[in-house]
Amino acid sequence: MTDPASRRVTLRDVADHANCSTATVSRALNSPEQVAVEVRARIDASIKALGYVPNGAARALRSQRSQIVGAVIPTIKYSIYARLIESLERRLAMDGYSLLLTTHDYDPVKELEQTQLLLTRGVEGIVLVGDSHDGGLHQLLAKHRRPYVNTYVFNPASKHPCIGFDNRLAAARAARYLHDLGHRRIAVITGPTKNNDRQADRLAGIRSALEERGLDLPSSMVIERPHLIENGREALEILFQLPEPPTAVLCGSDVLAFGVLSECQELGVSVPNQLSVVGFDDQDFAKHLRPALTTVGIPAVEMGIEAANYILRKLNRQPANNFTNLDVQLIVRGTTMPPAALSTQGKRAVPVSA
Amino acid sequence: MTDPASRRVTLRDVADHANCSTATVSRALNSPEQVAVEVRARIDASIKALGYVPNGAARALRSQRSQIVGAVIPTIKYSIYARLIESLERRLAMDGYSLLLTTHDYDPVKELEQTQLLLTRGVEGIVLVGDSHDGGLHQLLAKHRRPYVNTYVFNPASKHPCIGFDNRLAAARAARYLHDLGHRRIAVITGPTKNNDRQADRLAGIRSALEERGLDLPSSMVIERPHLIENGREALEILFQLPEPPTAVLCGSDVLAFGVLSECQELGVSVPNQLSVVGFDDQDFAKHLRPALTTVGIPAVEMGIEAANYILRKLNRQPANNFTNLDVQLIVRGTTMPPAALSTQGKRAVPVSA
DNA sequence: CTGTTAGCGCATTCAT
DNA sequence: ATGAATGCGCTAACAG
Repeated sequence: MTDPASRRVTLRDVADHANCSTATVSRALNSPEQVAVEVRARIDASIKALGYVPNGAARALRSQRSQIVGAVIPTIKYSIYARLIESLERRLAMDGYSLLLTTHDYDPVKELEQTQLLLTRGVEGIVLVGDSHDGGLHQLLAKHRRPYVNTYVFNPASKHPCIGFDNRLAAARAARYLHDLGHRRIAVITGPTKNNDRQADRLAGIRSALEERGLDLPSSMVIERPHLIENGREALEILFQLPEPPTAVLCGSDVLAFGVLSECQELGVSVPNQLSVVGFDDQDFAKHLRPALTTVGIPAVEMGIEAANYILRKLNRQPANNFTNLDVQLIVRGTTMPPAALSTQGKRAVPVSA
Repeated sequence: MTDPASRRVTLRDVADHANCSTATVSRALNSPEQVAVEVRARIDASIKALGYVPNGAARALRSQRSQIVGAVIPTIKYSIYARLIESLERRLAMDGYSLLLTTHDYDPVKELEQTQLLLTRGVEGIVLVGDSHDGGLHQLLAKHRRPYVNTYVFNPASKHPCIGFDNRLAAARAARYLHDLGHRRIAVITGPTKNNDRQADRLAGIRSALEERGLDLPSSMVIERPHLIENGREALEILFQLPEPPTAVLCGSDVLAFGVLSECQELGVSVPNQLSVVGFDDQDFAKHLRPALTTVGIPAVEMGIEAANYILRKLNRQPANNFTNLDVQLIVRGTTMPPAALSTQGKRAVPVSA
């Protein structure tokens, strides 16, 4: 059956076997309704008998459609982008598209190179993360006229299509919530802000929200570390060596918050009594930490689906919104409450929602 | 500079611009040493000036090399495979290869379809997870004569190359460890075993290890659930409604173990005093849970690197081991100790960590 | 509804 | 060291 010396089975072979032309086989594959049922049946049988698998390179070369979409993300390691990738891949697969995945480790030059590589590979569209990229990247995208979309950000003033949320507002809301609870010594543990507009925006959002309330955010209260649990721990340790430790801490990710909670247990710092903690992402584990983590829930799955939708619509020349703002939610759970000073002094009753 | 009405820049354009033939440009790209330095410089300049990006489809069609490797994994959601994918992608990128990623949700038919799709896309090699696949998959692989490798498993008796570890032995070691501590009522919370030889093997390994010690594993002590934290919680709840709850529980993944620990806190079950817990994977968070999770550390990163190495070596016709067994470690941390019965009866002094 | 024809862009002979 | 010519496998005009 399987001839070990045979070369690859081609459309030609199928055509010969089914006694028709290659064009007909091609049609049977791509627009079956244009082929007589009888012929189609013969072709299908031949395809099966020969074990024919189309050659995507030839198809892509001829039709200029590779059926591949590329994604360039910072990293898969932090699991932050896993949900995005998962939903993106699924949505694309529904329309017969495959996902070419590359990472750049927060290096804009690598991001540019990887994008160029994706274009070389013939991807029809590109999904990016963030709004700020190397200038060359935008040139490249413009030159190739391939649909692309930035995710994890929403900026209607941008020249580039995006699907995501306003990182400033989201983080600001969390900051205001802590302020409303009565916290005045609020610290921030942020992920790397260099080449990462999402983290930078969140930090900026916090800063401006606190300033609006007349609060300063001293540099001693801002710690920047990669998104690793141990870094959250380390950051908390540093904060608690301060002469005046914070009563609340806003984290740039749930991963960092995880580390904070972990270290609090280690140091005997009681959460939320002594310290309130807020995460960002609402990853799966957030609700299962003890106490359950108060955090900012982001639409990771939706971003993946909508990014895929956007690219697919563009590819099919259907209208598509260039700017999609998705909802973010402050999810109040067990790691936040009014600061000890307040409750002790009984200055004010502060309701804690569920 | 960028002509908006221009079609894609091709090799032809570069050749014209650099005043040479397309063959020479092609050589300058693929075997620069064969081209005179002077001409090469001219070509490089032209490439830059025109913003030329090679057409991968044409290149792949002509040379039969797509520079793409495919991976078919169960899912990205559980983050279990994130480290594998991350290291795989990085290693491939080092050699100029891109990664086409697809998922199959533990559905063998989908796995077959996805693999076929990858072949259509022209991947040069394929990385799979597990040793048991649909029969059609192996036929397909054989027919296309593309290098492929199973990961997460080690089975030298298999007909298929693999890079991984012996799931039976790894899980058996954990079971023996619990038995050695004195546990006799040991429960298992396993991930889905259907179409998942890794989980099935781990369960089998546990069962036989216990049988060797004269211990039975009743069905009431085995709970099978997808790898979600909440499922770990639910499973523990069920186990503790048993007339005789276990004194130790072996989990098929750290994620399930996470849920167990979480629920223990909820129910006031003291770990490890009342219950010992062992995970599987040693994910990042394992050491940061409180108590720190005793677990089986698997070589996720190495598997990715070695899988890439294997495929790359095969593609370059270099010798490569078809069977690679990587080390697994039982990492004893804070969630395991002898059962309460033993310590209560004062048979033995048991230290309680932290 | 089907066949004929002509390339898509590139890498690779074979010459020179 | 370089150029001319060929075809990888397929789809899309165009006829019929």
